[in-house]
Amino acid sequence: MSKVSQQNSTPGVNGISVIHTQAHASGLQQVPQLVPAGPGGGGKALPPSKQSKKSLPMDRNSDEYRQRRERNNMAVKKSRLKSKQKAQDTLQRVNQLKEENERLEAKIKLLTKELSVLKDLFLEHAHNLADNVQPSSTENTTSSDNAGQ
Amino acid sequence: MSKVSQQNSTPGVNGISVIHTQAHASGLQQVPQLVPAGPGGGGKALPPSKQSKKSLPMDRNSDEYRQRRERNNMAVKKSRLKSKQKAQDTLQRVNQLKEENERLEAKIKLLTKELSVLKDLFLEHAHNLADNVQPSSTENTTSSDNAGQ
DNA sequence: CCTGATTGCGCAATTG
DNA sequence: GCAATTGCGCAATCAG
Repeated sequence: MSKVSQQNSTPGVNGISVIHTQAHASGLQQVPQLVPAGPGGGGKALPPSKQSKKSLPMDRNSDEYRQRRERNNMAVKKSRLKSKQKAQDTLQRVNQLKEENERLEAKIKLLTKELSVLKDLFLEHAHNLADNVQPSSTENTTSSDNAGQ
Repeated sequence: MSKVSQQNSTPGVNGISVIHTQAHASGLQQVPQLVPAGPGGGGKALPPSKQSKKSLPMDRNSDEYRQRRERNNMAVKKSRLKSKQKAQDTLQRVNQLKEENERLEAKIKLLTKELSVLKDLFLEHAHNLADNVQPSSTENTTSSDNAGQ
């Protein structure tokens, strides 16, 4: 809950360049290895004519580098925020759905009860008919039963 | 989409390349850096309890340090895995709930229809009664109407 | 006090 | 080329 870590170094103008090596893949990371100033001498020995930009680790003092890093850091923060929010939304959605589920179940319960009552009425009626009328022809023995599920 | 990276060594018998040497003492860390007064310069020979381990940058070369780091890294990985899994579960839960919701809605639809049919039957019956019998005794003119929601 | 679990953060490699 | 993602390590802090 703090933010006092960060090995964010001031883009200081120390005359040392940092070698990156492929330590990254090995597990080691932001542990810059000091290296005597480049062959040129100054911190910035790279002339406009970029040498193989691809193969070199890109010195960390470079403005370019720092800028890219900062941009990426912002992007990362943004992305993570978004991600977190999404997760939260999803969680909320779960609750929402659960609520609605309960609502629906309650409604089902109600409907089922109503249905049951009506059916009972039907039965009652049928009995009345059976009692008051001689068993003649049209005898429906309540066969309007269908169970779902 | 996401994968195919990481040539991380085997978790367990890893081979953390030893790039982290003593050279890392650049000004990159905001940490207080090395102890100003080591036990060497006539300092106290560590009394009962070591000097406050706190506030000290803790030698990065220390075995203790590396060990702690590695343990923490494992813990972190574990924690993140767990977190990710939980998120996934939540997502799954959403789908599950959505499905159930649909199921319930369908059931409601069915029940509602059934109810409607029964009510219609009642009405029909009532009409029959009204037509064949003089409005005398028990004559309910359909008053069992209740709408939910 | 120590240890594992979490969390915020930066780095670098990928991805889109 | 650049922003978004993603895996990872570090350090601070929490929790047991």
